[in-house]
Amino acid sequence: MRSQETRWLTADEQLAWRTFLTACQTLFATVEGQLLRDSDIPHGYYEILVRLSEAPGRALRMTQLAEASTSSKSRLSHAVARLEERGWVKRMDCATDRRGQIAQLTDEGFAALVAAAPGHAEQVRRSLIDRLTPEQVQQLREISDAILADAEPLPEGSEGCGGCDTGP
Amino acid sequence: MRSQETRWLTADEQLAWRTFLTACQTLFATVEGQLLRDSDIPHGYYEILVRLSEAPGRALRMTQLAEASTSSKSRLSHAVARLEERGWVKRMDCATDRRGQIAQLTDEGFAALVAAAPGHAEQVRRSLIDRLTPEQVQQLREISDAILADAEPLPEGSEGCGGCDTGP
DNA sequence: GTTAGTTGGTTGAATGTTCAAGGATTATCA
DNA sequence: TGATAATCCTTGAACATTCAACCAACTAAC
Repeated sequence: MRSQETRWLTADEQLAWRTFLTACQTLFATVEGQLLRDSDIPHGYYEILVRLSEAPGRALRMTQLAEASTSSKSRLSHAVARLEERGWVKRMDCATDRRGQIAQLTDEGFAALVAAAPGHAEQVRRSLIDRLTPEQVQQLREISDAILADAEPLPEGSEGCGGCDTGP
Repeated sequence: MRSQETRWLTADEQLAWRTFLTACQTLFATVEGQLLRDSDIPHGYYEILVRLSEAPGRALRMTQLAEASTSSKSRLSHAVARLEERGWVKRMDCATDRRGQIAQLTDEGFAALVAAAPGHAEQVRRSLIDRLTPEQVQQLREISDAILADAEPLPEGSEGCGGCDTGP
């Protein structure tokens, strides 16, 4: 669309981008696979549980939870519905805003998280942390910060996934 | 499952992991969004087109294409079916192995890729490359290499997504 | 050449995400 | 007050991915 000449990536940049892409796909597939296989929890759902577990009263407004778990409202709404079916989360009306809904982690949900966390932490270690030097871990954080620095506001609902680790 | 004590992540490691996760979600959502909005091509499909465009004769066996695009066979099979409906890819029988299928990029498919590539490259630049120093680009490649170094073999079909950039 | 095992690829059902739309409530402001 | 806009959240349909099962063709062993 822009009439400017395209700023193609250099060979180095392209190699970095492609390698990064492949690494991410492999890493996230492995992490998701472990969680699914050992605990039957999709990674995105796991992150919802973690965010709730860290919130005061283990409860959050849907919008806050969506933001915390890097999820669109729509996605969160569906996801919480599934988690509610499992008995891991329950929805409550908000006292101060009649539009609002509050998602709260149940004891069963917390127990599921506690059960899943060790295996997940171990997997993150094996697939990522243990493969990097401490310097690289630090570099990765700085690179991630740079990517996030005033990132373009996503149109509306956004992307999806989630994750974290040492859980409780 | 393992009786060992869990090797939890340290605070630094956890911060790095979470930030990394959020950065990836944001980055990939942005890249995917641009491609979808401007060219109506999911990123995974875009990568299939790129890999084919780079192959001799713009054609690859399904299995090779799956590996090249970090996709499971099942996913690729479905994806190629969709791309075939668009007239961007066609399937052909393999001469040397009657089980085999060869996916070949059509002229229309190549044209679609050529049309989409500049906007995609620009987006990768804006969302990632331009935010990093040249040193960080190099660091990111090294970190990615470390993640990929004899990564655990994924059970069978694997994960999914794809990506690349300067296209043709 | 027949059997057993592996590889190549597809299919359909189940699951998760996205997209567009919409209903309800609250905020803004004339 | 009353109108308009913005926010909160949900819903259903469309789409993509996964999973398990499957068939066909090749390979290896006897």
